[in-house]
Amino acid sequence: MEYRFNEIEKKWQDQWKADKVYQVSNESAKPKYYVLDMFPYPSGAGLHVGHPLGYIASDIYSRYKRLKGFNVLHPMGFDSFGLPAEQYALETGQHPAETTKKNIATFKSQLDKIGFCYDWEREVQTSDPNYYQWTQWIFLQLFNSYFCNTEKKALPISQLIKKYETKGALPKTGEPIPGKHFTAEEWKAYSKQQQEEILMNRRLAFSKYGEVNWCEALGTVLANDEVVNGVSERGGHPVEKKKMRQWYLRITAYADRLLEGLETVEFSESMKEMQRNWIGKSQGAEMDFVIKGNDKKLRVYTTRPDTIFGVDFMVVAPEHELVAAITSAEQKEDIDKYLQYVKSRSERERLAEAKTITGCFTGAYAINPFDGKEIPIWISEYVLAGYGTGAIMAVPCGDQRDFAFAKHFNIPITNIIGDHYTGEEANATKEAILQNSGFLNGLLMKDAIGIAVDKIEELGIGTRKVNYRMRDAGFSRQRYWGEPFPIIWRDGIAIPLGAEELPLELPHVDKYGPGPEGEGPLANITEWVNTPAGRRETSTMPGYAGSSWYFLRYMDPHNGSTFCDRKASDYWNQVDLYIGGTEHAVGHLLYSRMWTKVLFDLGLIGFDEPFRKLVNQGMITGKSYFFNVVVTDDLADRKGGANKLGSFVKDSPSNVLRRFRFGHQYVDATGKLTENNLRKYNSEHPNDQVTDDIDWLNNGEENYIILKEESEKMSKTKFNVDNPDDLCEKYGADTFRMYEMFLGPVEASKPWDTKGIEGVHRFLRKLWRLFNDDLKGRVWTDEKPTDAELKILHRTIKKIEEDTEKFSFNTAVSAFMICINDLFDVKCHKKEVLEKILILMVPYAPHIAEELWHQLGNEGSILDATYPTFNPALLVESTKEYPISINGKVRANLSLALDLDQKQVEEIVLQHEVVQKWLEGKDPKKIIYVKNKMINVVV
RNA sequence: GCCCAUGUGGCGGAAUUGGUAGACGCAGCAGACUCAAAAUCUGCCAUUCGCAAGGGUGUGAAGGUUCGAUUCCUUUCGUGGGCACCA
Repeated sequence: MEYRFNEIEKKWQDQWKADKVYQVSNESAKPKYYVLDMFPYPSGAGLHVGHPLGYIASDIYSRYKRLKGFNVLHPMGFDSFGLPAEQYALETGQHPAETTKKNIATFKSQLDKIGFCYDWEREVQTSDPNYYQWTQWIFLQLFNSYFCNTEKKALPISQLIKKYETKGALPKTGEPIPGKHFTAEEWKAYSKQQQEEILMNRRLAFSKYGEVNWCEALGTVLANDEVVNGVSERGGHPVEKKKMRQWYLRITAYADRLLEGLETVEFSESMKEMQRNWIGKSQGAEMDFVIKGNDKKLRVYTTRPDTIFGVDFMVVAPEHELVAAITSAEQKEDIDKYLQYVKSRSERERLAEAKTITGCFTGAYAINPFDGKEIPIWISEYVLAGYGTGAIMAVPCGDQRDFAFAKHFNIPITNIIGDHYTGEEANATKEAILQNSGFLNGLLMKDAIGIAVDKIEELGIGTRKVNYRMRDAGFSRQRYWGEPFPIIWRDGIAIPLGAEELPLELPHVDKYGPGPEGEGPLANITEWVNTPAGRRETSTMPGYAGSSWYFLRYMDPHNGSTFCDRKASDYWNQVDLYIGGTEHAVGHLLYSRMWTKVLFDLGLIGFDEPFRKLVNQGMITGKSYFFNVVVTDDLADRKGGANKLGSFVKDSPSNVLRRFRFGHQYVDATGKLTENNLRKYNSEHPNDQVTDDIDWLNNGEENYIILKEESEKMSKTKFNVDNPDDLCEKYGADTFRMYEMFLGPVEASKPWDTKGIEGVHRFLRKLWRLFNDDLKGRVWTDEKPTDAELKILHRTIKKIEEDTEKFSFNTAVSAFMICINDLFDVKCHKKEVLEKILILMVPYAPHIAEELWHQLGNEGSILDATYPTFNPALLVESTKEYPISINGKVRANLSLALDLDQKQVEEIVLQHEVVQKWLEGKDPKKIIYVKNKMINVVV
């Protein structure tokens, strides 16, 4: 009987489905374990071999935990709202709901072929009204909450209103500032609009006019992390700033808790570092400078108050509110000209020409409060309006940007760090002893920081201040295919829908193009937009809305009365293991952490970090073949216009290249592309004509060029994709699963190589032959295993268990191979050994394990078998084959009993002929004997 | 520029409280079985000197600590990823 994997896999997949073996209950006496994959966006391209890497890893771990006696939740679903489906709709007129449905069906059938143990009854789709009803509901919770700075947590906005009504909002110390502070009486006297405006400034989901990243080509607003180097991540279109009313999440309120929470979770160091970077906490001080001849004060933010005596000029952002007020009459013309120039520059130009130094003197001077020095105030675009106070004190001897600015405009530089400053460049050290620094003279800079702040606070001219680089997250998109906001606008007031009005379903539209004045497509449906209660919000939520809480819905997916029953979330609690790519380091992972914290604060769930442990799978790269042609066009202008085949890349600061890629069917193993194959390509792809203006080589028979090779992320446009379906068809799902694991560590990126899969397939066939002979049929027996055979078994149990626990699946696969090779060598076909090995294999190759399990005469599914226990007694050895080194180099081997002491070992070793030869009659200096490891003779 | 990873045969990779470098697999070479093929099996496979026995070199590079270093320390180079006027 031969190994007919296609039949076997089909048979058991059907059987498992019929028996609902993967159905998970929320009621169980077993301990729980929650394994989660980052759910996919169901793109039209389907799965390629890179996708399942993480899914296979999580599947192995889930099945392992199940065998170990856990009640394992291992669900799957689809992040089915998003731009690509809408882009596709724009191009083809197909409704996103239809394409999404089709794509999900493809994904599911592909996933099922690989044999994953998902409980599909718990599937979630973010674009399903039964799901997004609760996304909208959670949005309302965010809208109806504020962040209490005293308790450091979210509280219902009703509590804030009560506080305003009874106590107002008054400062703890000092005079109330009009517009910011008010008494209870004043509050009551405010109009509804005024009250709502004040409340809006505290809500966790709030709306305001803000500068947003507006992308003309996509007709929408993009989040900061969707903008890369001033162009959109998708499509590379230019992005500019535009003022629009937008929704935001007040994630900045949670900056500190997001930072602290990182200490309690198992994420990789680099992942934590990325998040810390993104949050960008910095400690410093804000201080006010008196402006000469003006009653206004200039407030700056600095992390280095110790350098206060090195301030040679001030720089404020061009957008700063004081600019007009402080500009002198003589400088007004220059300043206006500069402001005009700044306004004319797009975000992209500013970023691209970051090194160009520009600026303009305002004619005003600030006064250094400590030595009375007059400090000129400049404006420059290198100071950002959105960070700190939008103004800095420039210390050219300590900051390279300030230094460059001073040199460019010939501003004299004060040196406060002695020899540490060379005059050639700035030195940002904190280790120097301060000079020319008044009361700070003689202090080490890092000690002076605290002393300077104390002094500033004492004089009442400033305070300690923490700043964050992170901004509040933009939460609206001028798009169709997303969750509609449960908000109605009336008289400038945002009125939330009641929970009973949810879901607010996405209405059908005929056209997917943008609405008027930058609004989304929904604005075109007047009968939907205009309601008796007011006008509906026409933007939709961003892609990350649905994915910020999906892990909770899996726990209680069919609940019609709440997003997730508290009993269910208390039972399943945190995700124990989360597997996914690093690309979500600062997007999805931060947002879902924030949502979890809000839900926790509001008492809706019992934990405030969603993911206890995160494992990042690496990328499987495919090999691309390409050649480059230098083009003269400006990269930026052509980037968006590249056709499907040729893409533009920059291989040096000056060279813009057009890269032509080819699938491997046109290229031989050495990377050779012949002129004939190029012609063939061009005739098969009439829309993607490749230039034939090439310097051909000739080998006497035909023209050819050698293409460059590169391992790149798999993508249809790069012609380097392999499809898991084909491989499952050809080798079986078990082989495919084990091979993906065998490629290397889960976390590592590695190139895909289809050839290697043969080896894993051979191994499974060899396993099969331990049970069945192609000609003779059954060969397994009921005989008692020998000690040697048990040793092989228990060594394997130990190794597989250890490796699986630490996610070292590649070495586990190799341990299986070693085990089967060893059993073959000793011709072991004994049921007692073989069936234990089958159980070990269930997580890795469930189909073949189940089939052989039944061939051995077992009843019931192997999926619920008991994991074998390792018996250390079987592995105890009485002797050890020691390597004997002379001066650290191994020269011989010697088998010795383990219970010998140092003295006995020395005697035996010195008798050894190889040792004698190396000693050349002399006495050894020293003999090092490490029990059960090695022996080293020092000559 | 800053931060975080990472560097081992032709290839993917193994080896951790410092103790036999190259497990396992791919590719390659030689052979067995076969009319033949597939499948399977056996042997070789870092490099260099040598018929062999045996020796030299070798984990990006250079130093250091140690009886002993892929592993620890210092310097340096390459690759990948992240951040980047954040004061």
